[in-house]
Amino acid sequence: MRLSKTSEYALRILSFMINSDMQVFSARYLIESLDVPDKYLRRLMTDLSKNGFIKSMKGRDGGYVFAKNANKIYLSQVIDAVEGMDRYEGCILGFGDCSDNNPCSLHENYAPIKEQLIQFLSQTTISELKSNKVLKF
Amino acid sequence: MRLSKTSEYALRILSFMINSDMQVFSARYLIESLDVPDKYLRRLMTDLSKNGFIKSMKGRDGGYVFAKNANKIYLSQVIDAVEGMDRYEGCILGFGDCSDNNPCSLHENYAPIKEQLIQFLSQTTISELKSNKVLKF
DNA sequence: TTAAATTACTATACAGTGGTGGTATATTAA
DNA sequence: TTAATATACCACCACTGTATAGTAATTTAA
Repeated sequence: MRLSKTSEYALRILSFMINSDMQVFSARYLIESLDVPDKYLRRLMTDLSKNGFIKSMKGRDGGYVFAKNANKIYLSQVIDAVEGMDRYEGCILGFGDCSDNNPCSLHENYAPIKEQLIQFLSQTTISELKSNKVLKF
Repeated sequence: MRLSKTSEYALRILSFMINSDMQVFSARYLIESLDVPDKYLRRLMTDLSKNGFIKSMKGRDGGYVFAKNANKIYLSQVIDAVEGMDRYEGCILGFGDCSDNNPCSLHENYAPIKEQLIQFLSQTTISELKSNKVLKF
């Protein structure tokens, strides 16, 4: 499974920020450091700041900073903000009413895997992505 | 996570077929039984038969039958045929060179979950979707 | 042989995601 | 006050997945 490009970018950016010593990140700097298209990154940053993950500062010497402690930002929140968590939480076959009591034909086998995925995304924070082993963001 | 609509439809159709006593299924009958758009189902059936999962029989009283034993058809094969398994096997952040030795920032936590998902899809067959508990396909 | 029932093929339309261009607006150093 | 450096906003384009329409080709019952 793969996240949407937008979620990829969002997590890549936030992961990059938490792994840097800098405080303020200009769009230009992020674009040069990460492989994210110019205007797409800018739009995404606006989106992330509207969702309260980062703060933007206009004008000369402006840029973006975390709006709150990164250990309060969960991966699922970021994904939910930019593409929605629905597609990860729902039935693998897309049934709206699939449940333990009314399962689709894959439910029994897939439910525990989905559970782990949801746990992972909803319990891991951006600050946990800080690592000296990781070279890509 | 959710499969593509096309994969959903494909698995839904094959699951329906294996859970029925009938041998031959006309497109018309499948369309009426399952919530899959007419022309889309027809094209998908052609695709599934070209991939050797089912056989089509033209003409009056024609329709589709399994081309081989359903216990030889793995979910991953069906998904691979209609949308490709790549997006489930690759890095969750989309890095082409992400591995245990060169991990992205989510790799360590996500790798075991992905492993389980792949195992599930590549070891489960259509015939294992036969169940008297399941009411939806 | 003909009509009915069926699948196969091709072209097109639509919607969502990803990506680009141009302009407006805000801030600050000089 | 002005020029430089930022972000914000709006409109548009391209590609892909999903869905639809129309026509051709095949088989069989009568």
